[in-house]
Amino acid sequence: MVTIADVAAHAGVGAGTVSRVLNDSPQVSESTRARVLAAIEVLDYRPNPLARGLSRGRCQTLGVVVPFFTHASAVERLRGVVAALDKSLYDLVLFNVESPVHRDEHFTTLTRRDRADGLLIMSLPPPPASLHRLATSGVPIVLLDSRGAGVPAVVTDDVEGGRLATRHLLDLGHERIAFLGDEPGNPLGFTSSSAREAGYRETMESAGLAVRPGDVRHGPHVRAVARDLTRAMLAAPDRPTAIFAASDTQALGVLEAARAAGLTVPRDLSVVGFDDVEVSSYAGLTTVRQPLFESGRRAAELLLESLAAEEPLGEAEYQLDLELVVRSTTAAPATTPAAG
Amino acid sequence: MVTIADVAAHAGVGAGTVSRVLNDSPQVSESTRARVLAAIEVLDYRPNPLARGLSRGRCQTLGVVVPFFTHASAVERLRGVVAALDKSLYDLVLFNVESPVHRDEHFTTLTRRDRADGLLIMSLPPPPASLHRLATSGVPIVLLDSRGAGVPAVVTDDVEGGRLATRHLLDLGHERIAFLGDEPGNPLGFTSSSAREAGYRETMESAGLAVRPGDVRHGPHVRAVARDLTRAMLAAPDRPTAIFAASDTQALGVLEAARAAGLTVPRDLSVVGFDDVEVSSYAGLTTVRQPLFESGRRAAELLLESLAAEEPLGEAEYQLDLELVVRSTTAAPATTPAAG
DNA sequence: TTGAAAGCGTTACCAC
DNA sequence: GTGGTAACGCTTTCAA
Repeated sequence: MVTIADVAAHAGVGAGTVSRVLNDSPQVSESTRARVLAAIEVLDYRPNPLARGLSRGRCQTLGVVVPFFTHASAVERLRGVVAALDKSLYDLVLFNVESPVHRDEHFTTLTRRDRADGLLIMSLPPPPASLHRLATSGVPIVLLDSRGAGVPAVVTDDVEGGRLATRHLLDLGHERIAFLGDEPGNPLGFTSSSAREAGYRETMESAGLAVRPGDVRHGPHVRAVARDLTRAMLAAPDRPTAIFAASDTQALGVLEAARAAGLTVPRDLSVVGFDDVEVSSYAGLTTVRQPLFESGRRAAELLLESLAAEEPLGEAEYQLDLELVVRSTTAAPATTPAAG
Repeated sequence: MVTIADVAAHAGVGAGTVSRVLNDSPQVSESTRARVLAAIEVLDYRPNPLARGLSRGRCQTLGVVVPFFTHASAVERLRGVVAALDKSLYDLVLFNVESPVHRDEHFTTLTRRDRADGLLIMSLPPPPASLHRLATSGVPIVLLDSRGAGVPAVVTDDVEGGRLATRHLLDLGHERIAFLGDEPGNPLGFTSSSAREAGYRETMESAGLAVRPGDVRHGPHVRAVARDLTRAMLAAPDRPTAIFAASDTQALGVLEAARAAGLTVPRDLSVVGFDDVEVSSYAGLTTVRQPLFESGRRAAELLLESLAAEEPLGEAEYQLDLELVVRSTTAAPATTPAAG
């Protein structure tokens, strides 16, 4: 393994000078710089990142904490992060989170500059204790798709998204609109589903429509679960004419159940999802599009900026635009509801 | 930042002893061990991984080189890798590859123990020069979904998969079976598509069926491209009665084109894909299932084993089983072909 | 503009 | 069993 000392010897200079060349310090004469570069070339020298990191107190690594398995949308966001980091000099370390223990473990261990120079936390609202530790750790943090006091965040206006979806169905003439989303007390504390539900409830209320208890269902974020929950809803004698699902994954489960129940979408049932993941365009799903890839990129860029500026970002909040994408799973209700 | 020296001072022992406790060396008395552990607890000490890595010559990190953007299947494989590494003590560094330059850069830079203790390379056949460098670098490597002389690999029998798909269509009575796959000269050298094509051609030949030139189409691995290529095929007056696509992504493009052309699947056209990614079950796609998640896990476990054994794996090849999953996009051809 | 040398926080070897 | 002390390979200050 060729070290900086080898290069120094080969070039006939001191190790310090080689280091200066490596970190292109201006205070090196052109001639020595050339000599050093030549030696580096000849010896095929590459600096040891560990040694460099130990010496400088940082490790050229960005940690990305992500519930990699739970949400389909996380992958698309991660792609955006990867894209942004591609051109940077930082390596990306992936920390998967499936349980709160998992999460807190990462949060504690990662708040040190020798672990990661910056942290990007996806969809996970840090619990207060972790948040304090994170905020005061000196390691720049960006929250993506969650919020925390004192920490910058790239967020989606999920409440507004819920309104958008619901209003769309109302505009089509629906009055019995159901909602299907995550369990409110999901272990990792994902909040997007309940925010979307809030937008839904609010919009229903302003339209003077009551939400029947049986028209709101919750379950783990899995297609099969959404399918089963929907089956129950559709089995009732007077079923809703439209369902707003808190995510595309769940909306696909809804569609599956509708198909299984012999219903034609959108004639017998309208369905709206949320996210616009890749499958959705194929499935012809009407959905609230949020720029997943872009949000990942934006968050990563934010982190890079704060790293470059060597100063923490404030509590700034960056919000990306939502857009209703109308495809072929929504239409006016075929029959006027019994209440009419 | 609390260091090993602080712990040593607090416990009234030498730094070496603390280190021994950390790496649970047997040669520490129970009493001192307890004292040291207490000090660690009180001071909330965590070893600096950089320093540890520098000293020991490895960094507790595994590099995963993956064409993250190009193939949907890569994500599912990556999930398997993440799952396997979750319980290990290794961090996962993600290296995205989109171009050959990208790829070679990673291959050169990652063949050092101070970068990664092991390397998992997904779907990328290393060029000979890189391969030599990799094989002799001393860094354990596992290839996933590609092969290389002297390097262990977890692979899929793509040729057999191609046979499976084609035979299924033949068994249903099809004779005009088309193939749609990646460009043979794709820049990163993915080989799965052409292997699947080989299985297809071989099976057609043994069945005594000629493959018409226009019945084999190639293009970049993108759904929209597959759709357009299919449109061209279906526009011809005597079109094939079945299409075998080299991946589910491409098969979805085929389905889209069929729908756009007003054809009913499987009545007017049978479609078989490859991979069985998550979407496929939703789309009801008949496909050749390969255990993507499982392959990722297997490859990662292999790497961990070789790391634990501190000896390089041989050129062993690990092959996972394929399985034809018949869903609703294949059926007997409606009309007997013109040749009949 | 440059070299020498002192860290950075561990581990591992060598005495005791 | 345990403490002292070289490494590990780099950056950075201090002198010159």
